[in-house]
Amino acid sequence: MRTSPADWRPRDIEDLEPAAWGALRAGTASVTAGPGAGKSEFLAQRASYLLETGLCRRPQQILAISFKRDAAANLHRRVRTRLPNHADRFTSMTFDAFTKSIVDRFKDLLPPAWSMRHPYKIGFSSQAEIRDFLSNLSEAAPDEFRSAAFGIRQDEFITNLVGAYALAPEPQNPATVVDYAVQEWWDQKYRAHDVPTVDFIMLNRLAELIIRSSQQLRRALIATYPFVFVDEFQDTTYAQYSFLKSVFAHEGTTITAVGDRKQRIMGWAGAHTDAFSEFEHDFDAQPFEFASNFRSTRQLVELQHHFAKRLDVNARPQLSQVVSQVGTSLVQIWSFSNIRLEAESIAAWIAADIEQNGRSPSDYAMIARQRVADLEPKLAEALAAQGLKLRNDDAQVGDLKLQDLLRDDFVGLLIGLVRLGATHGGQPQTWREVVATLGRTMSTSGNRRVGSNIDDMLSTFLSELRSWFAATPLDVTAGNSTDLADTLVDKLTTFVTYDDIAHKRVFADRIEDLAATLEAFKIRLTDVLGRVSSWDELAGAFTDDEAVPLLTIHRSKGLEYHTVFFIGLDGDQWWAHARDTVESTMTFFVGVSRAAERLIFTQCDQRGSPDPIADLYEVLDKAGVPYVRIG
DNA sequence: CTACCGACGGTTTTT
DNA sequence: CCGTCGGTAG
Repeated sequence: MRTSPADWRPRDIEDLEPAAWGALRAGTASVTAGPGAGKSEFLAQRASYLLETGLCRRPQQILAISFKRDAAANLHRRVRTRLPNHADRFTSMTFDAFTKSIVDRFKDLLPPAWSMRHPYKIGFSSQAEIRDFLSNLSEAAPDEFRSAAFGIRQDEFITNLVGAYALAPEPQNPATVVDYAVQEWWDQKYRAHDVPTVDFIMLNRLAELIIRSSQQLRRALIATYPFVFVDEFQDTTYAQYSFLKSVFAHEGTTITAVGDRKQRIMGWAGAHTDAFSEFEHDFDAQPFEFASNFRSTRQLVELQHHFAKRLDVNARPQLSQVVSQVGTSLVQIWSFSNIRLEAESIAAWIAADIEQNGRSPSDYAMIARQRVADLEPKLAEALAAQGLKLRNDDAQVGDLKLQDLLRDDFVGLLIGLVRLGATHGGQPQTWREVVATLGRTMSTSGNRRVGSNIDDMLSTFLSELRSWFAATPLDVTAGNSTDLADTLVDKLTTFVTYDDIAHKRVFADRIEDLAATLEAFKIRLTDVLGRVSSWDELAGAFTDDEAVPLLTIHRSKGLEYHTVFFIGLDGDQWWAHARDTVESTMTFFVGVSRAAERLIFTQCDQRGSPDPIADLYEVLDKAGVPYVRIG
């Protein structure tokens, strides 16, 4: 049942734009696609094309690499729902998860000089640690390297130098100051300890060394993954680019890199300055540029273009394919004297809009440059006064951010069970998801009852859970939410065979990572138990779907909302604007381009003045965005 | 002891 | 942009 490439048609969407057709059928390609151009959709369509036409033939697979777990999961979901029969041949992972899994599975292939006697620990080096390392290094350096050692920049050492460094299989004398510094780093962090401490950059370098050391493994990887996708390519780090080049730069692997240079907002974390140009050169990639915007209305696309031109003088205008639901888009700057008035105005506006247009709170978002926890209290209070809720996606829950906790598959399974146990029917979607996830845990856990009915086991457990809920009073005043959470978590983890899942790595996490997720689940559960008055409210309060999200612009990357409140158009939020105006403007551009229909900026005297970002105000003014002073 | 000045660090993320 | 810290003048 194979479709010939000429007959293949896109699924679920009308058509592709001409550039997308070109890139879909091309070999190694570099695809530039602005905000809302449908990057993930394009990758999902290309996956369908390759799998359905047999250009990617069983047992070959497609390897899709993203930067965030969320993006990887999202892409996987799109392909899984469209092509259930091919889903096992679409591997969607983050770059870090992929390189880490290579180290975890094949660490025995490390050359003897690098052999790992004990499992590593993951740890990040603080700026202070790197500063001390570099200053000690300069003092202890042999004469030939001493003066040059002083020239190594602290903020680039790990990302650019350690990151792009190909480890030598056998110890070698340093020929340059970079050799010397990087070797010293590995000696101190890795080889001097029984239990080495590594970060993701170091794991990446070890993975690259393993593959370079084993022709057999490299051949196996290349044979398994003839097609590789890389999403958000503009944020590829030096280490990741170097890995890609070392492992996949050759005949036989076709790479599709997708991204937008104007949205490079991870430079400070070591993103390559121009990964696209390097890629086009090193891999002889064919460039494509998408012209459509399927997210934002014409007015918003025009506004975005004003900023796009600041980032790239040759930027081509995008063509909005959106028919506005609200007539004319609303784009305004609201200026306030104090933060109470700001919060109340936003809350009142949202409440009135929901009332009039019947929209859901999740159609709105509040985004800010930084420290959203400081903004949360007043906004939450003002929304509460209107009967609405705010969800701070950036909030720390144990070792995780709330956004990551809520998107986690394991957490989805646990909370799904709670939802099914506490409500009586009417949750077919949750039932399906829980059964599907349980299926994954059981097929790999060696459970004898795989063949038997998962539905039966689930029903039995749920009726047990139901009686427990019925017999257990949810007494908020007793302050026993910790005990209740512990007991409930025990029940859930016994049923899903947590220990088994952890050891078999069903959710691709190491035991300690899964333990951190479970701990965060427990913390959130305890917190939420203190706020609900009946068991059937628990799951809803946990996921808080009916709330207006508050998040950083960095967390909002790749997401979209009907109406966006861009909070803090001022020097308080944007104090670093002058320090790196280009990257700061890119961050601004990412924020602006999240909105589909309406975009409201707010500034507030009590927080900060507009002066430090006068250049951004100037662009907004030139674009005709009205300035409204309130109070 | 206090008041003021200038230098300096802080933010954004990946499992 | 803000807050903190250390030094110095009064």
